Amino acid sequence: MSEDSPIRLRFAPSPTGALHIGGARTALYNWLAARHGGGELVLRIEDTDRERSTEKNVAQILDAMEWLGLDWDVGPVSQASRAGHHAEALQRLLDSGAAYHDSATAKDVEAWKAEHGAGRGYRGEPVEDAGAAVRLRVPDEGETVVQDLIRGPVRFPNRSYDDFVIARGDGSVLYNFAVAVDDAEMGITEVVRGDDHLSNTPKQLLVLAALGHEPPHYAHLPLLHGPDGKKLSKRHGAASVQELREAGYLPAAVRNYLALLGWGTDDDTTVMPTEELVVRFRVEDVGRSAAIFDEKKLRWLNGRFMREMSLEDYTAAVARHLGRDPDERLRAACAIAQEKAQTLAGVWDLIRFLFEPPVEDEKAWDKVMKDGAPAALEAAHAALEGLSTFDPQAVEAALSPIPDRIGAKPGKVYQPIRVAITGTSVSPGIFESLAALGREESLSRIDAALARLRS
RNA sequence: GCCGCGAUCGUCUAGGGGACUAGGACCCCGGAUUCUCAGUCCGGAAACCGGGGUUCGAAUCCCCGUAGCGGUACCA
Repeated sequence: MSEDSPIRLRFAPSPTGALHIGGARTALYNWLAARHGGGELVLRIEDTDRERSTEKNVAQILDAMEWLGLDWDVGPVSQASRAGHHAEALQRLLDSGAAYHDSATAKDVEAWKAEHGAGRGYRGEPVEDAGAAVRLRVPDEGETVVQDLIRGPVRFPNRSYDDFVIARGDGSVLYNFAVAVDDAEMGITEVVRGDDHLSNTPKQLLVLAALGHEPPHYAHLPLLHGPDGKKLSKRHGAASVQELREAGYLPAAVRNYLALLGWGTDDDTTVMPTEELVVRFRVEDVGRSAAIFDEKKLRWLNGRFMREMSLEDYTAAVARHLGRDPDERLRAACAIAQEKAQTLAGVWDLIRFLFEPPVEDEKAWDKVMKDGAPAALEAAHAALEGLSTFDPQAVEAALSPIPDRIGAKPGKVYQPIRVAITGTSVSPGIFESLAALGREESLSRIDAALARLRS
């Protein structure tokens, strides 16, 4: 990718304002390419569709982009602000005869094809009616070739394309015309976008040629699918960046995972900080086949990133996610949970017992609170009661002789304690958990469990 | 229908004519971690879509087929 290449990024705001994962990956690839080549990023929010492109939707998408850590230098560019340029380009095409007014309806086109054969693109007859839609003349012979950075040359026979509509009867222009004009006039040299645009590219090339402009370089990314092989959508769980954020994923992990969806390193490196992604990523190395979004791998990757954070950063991230203050208490809780949690949201499951009463998990209780439990809890209570210092070492020293003494396996002693103080059968290390909870609260929860066992 | 795109373990991928007995990662399974596991470590199972070519030799190049995906709007 050449120096200082403006790389175009377009977004059609979804009706819900969600930044979809496929769009996020496209944005990331653009961003990485721009960073790598020292280029400029042009973010453009499509807004010819007024119903979908509310200010709120646009703001939500920009917010998600910011969370993901993708900054842009220019944008968003509104369609309305370009209307004058579009009208001017349209008039030039009309004047030169490259485009013409045609009043044919969809039914007329269908009838024309029934007559001329399905493989032939529609060719209309110019009419003297300024209120009719405008179509671009497409040659009958030859082919239009898309030089794609990822796929090489892709050839499309001109004959199979309709004289497509570039402006409606009311004069407003259509997407394939608008973007071609904008790419040319705004100096866009690199267009990195989804595969679903590949078949539309010849239309844009035709517009560019009719206008006498050089086309930009194109790279069409493979699409992203859900686990069922269909286009990724809300049905597949987290389908938007906003949902990923709520689920407690780290931006750096999401960037790493998304980068790997369609691209891989030749030395099998999987876990990469963003800086490494920037130097290693090349658009031309992107794969050619569709990928399926698999949240399980993202979870694993996220856990890796979480474990590598400093306790300060970790606590800050958890605090932000939970909407709590990053105080000493939270910091201590994070210290014992960091090696286990895979998501920010998962941290809470491990530490909530430090902030709230034990959760009620009947399955865990029934599984653990059996025959030997009362004896174990009583012994633990007695051992803990006399402790003057209550740190993990002291707690361990006090508890570790118990299994031998009462003739039970270690698990039969520790699991009842775990369930007594947390309510669940999974938690951070038992000694650390007790120490973090403190002596009084630990003792009173053990008492409460004992009382319940006896009733 | 027409035009186009790709096809390697369940998933993400490495692979560019011999280094392939096809490598890595997730998931899954087994073991370990004289406390849990959703953490960590070790081990295991698991793939070249099918058929023809080209070649001494094909996962790799070519053709056909197959199922899949995308486009085909006075949508973006």
